[in-house]
Amino acid sequence: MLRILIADDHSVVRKGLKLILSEGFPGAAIEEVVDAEEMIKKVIQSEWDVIISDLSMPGRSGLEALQQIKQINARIPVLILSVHPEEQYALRVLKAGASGYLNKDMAPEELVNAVQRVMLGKKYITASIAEKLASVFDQDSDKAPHECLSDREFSVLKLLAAGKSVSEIAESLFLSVTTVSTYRARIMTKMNMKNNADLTLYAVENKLL
Amino acid sequence: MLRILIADDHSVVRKGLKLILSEGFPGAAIEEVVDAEEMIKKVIQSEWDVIISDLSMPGRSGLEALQQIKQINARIPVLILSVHPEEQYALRVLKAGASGYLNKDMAPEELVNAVQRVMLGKKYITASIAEKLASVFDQDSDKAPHECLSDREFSVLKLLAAGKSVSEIAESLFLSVTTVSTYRARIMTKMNMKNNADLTLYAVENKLL
DNA sequence: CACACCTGTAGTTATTGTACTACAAAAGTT
DNA sequence: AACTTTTGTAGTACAATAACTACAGGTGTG
Repeated sequence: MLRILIADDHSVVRKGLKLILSEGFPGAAIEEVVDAEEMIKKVIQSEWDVIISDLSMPGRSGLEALQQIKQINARIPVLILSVHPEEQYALRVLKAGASGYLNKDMAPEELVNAVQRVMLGKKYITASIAEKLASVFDQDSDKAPHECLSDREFSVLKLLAAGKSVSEIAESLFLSVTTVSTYRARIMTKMNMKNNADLTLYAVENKLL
Repeated sequence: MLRILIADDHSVVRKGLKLILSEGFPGAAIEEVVDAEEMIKKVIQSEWDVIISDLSMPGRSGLEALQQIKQINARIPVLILSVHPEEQYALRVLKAGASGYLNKDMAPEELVNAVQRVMLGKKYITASIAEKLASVFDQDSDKAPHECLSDREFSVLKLLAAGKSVSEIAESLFLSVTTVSTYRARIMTKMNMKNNADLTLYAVENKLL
């Protein structure tokens, strides 16, 4: 019999998932937990065919929890659910050992589909993530994103993240505005980011500020 | 017969709500819509006893939609649902005419309870919101910088902090670029900040993202 | 009631930033 | 040594944004 574990701190989401899954997999044993702690406990206690977990939960983050689960039993497929658009997290999550990454606004059938796939030991990957993945190969991705920046690029990164404008940076580094702009463009491609806010967020997370 | 309208762009959430409500109100007619546009349409087309709406939906925001609904029929009670902790939004939402504000991680019974209350024409207010409300009378001295922003300014703040460009914001809110730029300027003066990175930092610290 | 201030909206103009391109020097590879 | 990639640098042309200004409708207050 199919055993599915749902982890999400929002009861509404849990109910919704349960409904969708019980329709897609009649007779499955579905259990819910509300945080990462409990999820880990359940994983230790019993066997599961698939785990569906929110990314952002109170306490330990879903990412950490995922890594722990993989240490306990690397064979359990874990589907990560998130409210965030795929771009930022998908790669990180997959690298941490998830079998798939789904946005919460997917269609119900897509969830059922994803669960079926990952239970076969396959990965569930959307088109937009696949694209991201492809780009991983042509870059050195096993080090922190900012470590593949050149010195100049790195210093520009910090200044941009701190809110300096391109022209302010140009002035303080005695460079042409366009040069700084070029560094910025290279930073963006290398780090796979779109705008300065991404850089700021990144800098905060990685304590570069 | 009880007629309930659910508006949320996440299908999982809709399913969850529907399940909870149909258990709490057997025999109720529950309909779902996925965005503000449709919600407005439904409100014009037919009569509802209560509307449960997400705050953040694609296109028009839940707040605007709420105001429109109130214009069409001020007597329909609207319960606003959000993933954000109450503090940030509750006041704003209540001022815009909502009958209650619920976080998505509430207990199912709480939802049923809230629906019952608002259908009686009462407001549904949690303890923590009540506290906020009370403190409004006290003094407006210790309010967070962002609380003196207008609704429009606030939504622009969030988008800017999330890295959206002025023109993207203009497009998504159906405003002129210059208008958004004006809001940005006002945000900067009101909050005493210099650039978008400051906003991002602020948003991260205050968990607005 | 009048007058001030806040909010939502936008145009014009001046400033700033971006894309694309380029190229030489350094570093790394075969 | 020859070749490829990365790095540091910048110009030109075009795109986006900020500053300043304006104004109508709403809210508040003496």
